[in-house]
Amino acid sequence: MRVKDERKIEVIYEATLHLIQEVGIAGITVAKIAKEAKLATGTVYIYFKNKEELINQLYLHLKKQTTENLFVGFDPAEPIKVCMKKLFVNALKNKMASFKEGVFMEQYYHSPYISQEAKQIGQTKMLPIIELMERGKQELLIKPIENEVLLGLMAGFVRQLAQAHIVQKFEMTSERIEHSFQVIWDAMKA
Amino acid sequence: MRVKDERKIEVIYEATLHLIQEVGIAGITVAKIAKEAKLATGTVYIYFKNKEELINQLYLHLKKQTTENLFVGFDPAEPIKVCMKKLFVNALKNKMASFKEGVFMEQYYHSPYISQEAKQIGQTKMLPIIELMERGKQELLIKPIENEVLLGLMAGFVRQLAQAHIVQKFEMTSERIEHSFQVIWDAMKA
DNA sequence: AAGTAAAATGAATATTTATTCACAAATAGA
DNA sequence: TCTATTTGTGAATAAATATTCATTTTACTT
Repeated sequence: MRVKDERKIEVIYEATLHLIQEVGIAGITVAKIAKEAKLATGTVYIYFKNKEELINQLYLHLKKQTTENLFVGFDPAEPIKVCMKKLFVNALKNKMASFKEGVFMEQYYHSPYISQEAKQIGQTKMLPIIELMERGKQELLIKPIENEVLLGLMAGFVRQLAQAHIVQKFEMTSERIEHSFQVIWDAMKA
Repeated sequence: MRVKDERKIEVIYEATLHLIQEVGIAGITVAKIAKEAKLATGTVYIYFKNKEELINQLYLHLKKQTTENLFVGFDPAEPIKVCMKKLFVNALKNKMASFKEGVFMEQYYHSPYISQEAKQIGQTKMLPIIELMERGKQELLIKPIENEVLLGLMAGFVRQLAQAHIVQKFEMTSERIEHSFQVIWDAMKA
């Protein structure tokens, strides 16, 4: 008997993400995905029950991946500033490398596909960051302001820098990353 | 004869935005829009040639509106810090008050509806801000870093704060706005 | 108050898109 | 090499959605 080629799942994911970056969740059709993946329409249905499941599986797959990546090399025992820098640089690099994924995840959040559970998953991954910020405030190294504000500062900055990098081809040299961290650190330091 | 009720256009826009916040551009149908607006499906076609035109008109309408709002009370003759604060507070208040609109505009950018022209419009409205930042750097009040970085800092922060406000019900008191500006000013000041 | 022209309606139709399915191609094991 | 079994194909069908249109309602004009 013939064996299922599991790499096709990756190919389908990649095709879907590529299309979504261009035309959004609103613009994709199963036929387009299949064409982009160089498969017949029907083949997609061998790997996924239907389009809805494909979208949901893709979301869960990415969520897992991106959360792991954020904390690569992160060691909460190190000084606050070092920890923050690690997180900032990781987040920025990941966001640039996975811009398509980000576009999809944002659109998914306001789409007919999202489930109530998926809406809640997002919060938990932030816990280690929250702890870090609390510690920073305790040590009087970080301004005594709400975590929402600090988190918004970081996340928003990273998002916009990645967007400038992708959309306006703003090259992100290591010097610029360095300067950007200096900026964000000045913002949060006490 | 009966006269066209131009306010219906507003009603249709509002219904569309409301739906998009929930289910995204991908989730809207003309039937749903009509129902939300308490109109018959066919009525939508009296005001708009088709769904595509409705979406595009809505985008242009919002683009015009939000650009105007950003500069309300803005006077480039005032000191840098005052100018920046004005822009920050305007941007934040607008983004909170028009969150639905923001969701739509972001999705529109990655959707099958966007035209090439619409992609470019976005840049021009930023000109007065760019000028302000250049002046700040000249006067040595603002860090000598790229405008993309400074702009990303502001825009990203505003976006995330507005998101926290809407999604997590983070109340945005005038004290918090004050603190938030202090944070962002510390980030950009030389 | 009657006439009329345009707006409003929503069921009917056209179009697009998702999903199925009969058949063809591939491959693991005998 | 042959066979059995599952994958892969893409045209056919089903389902969802956009759009039209015959009919009704409204409100302006005379």
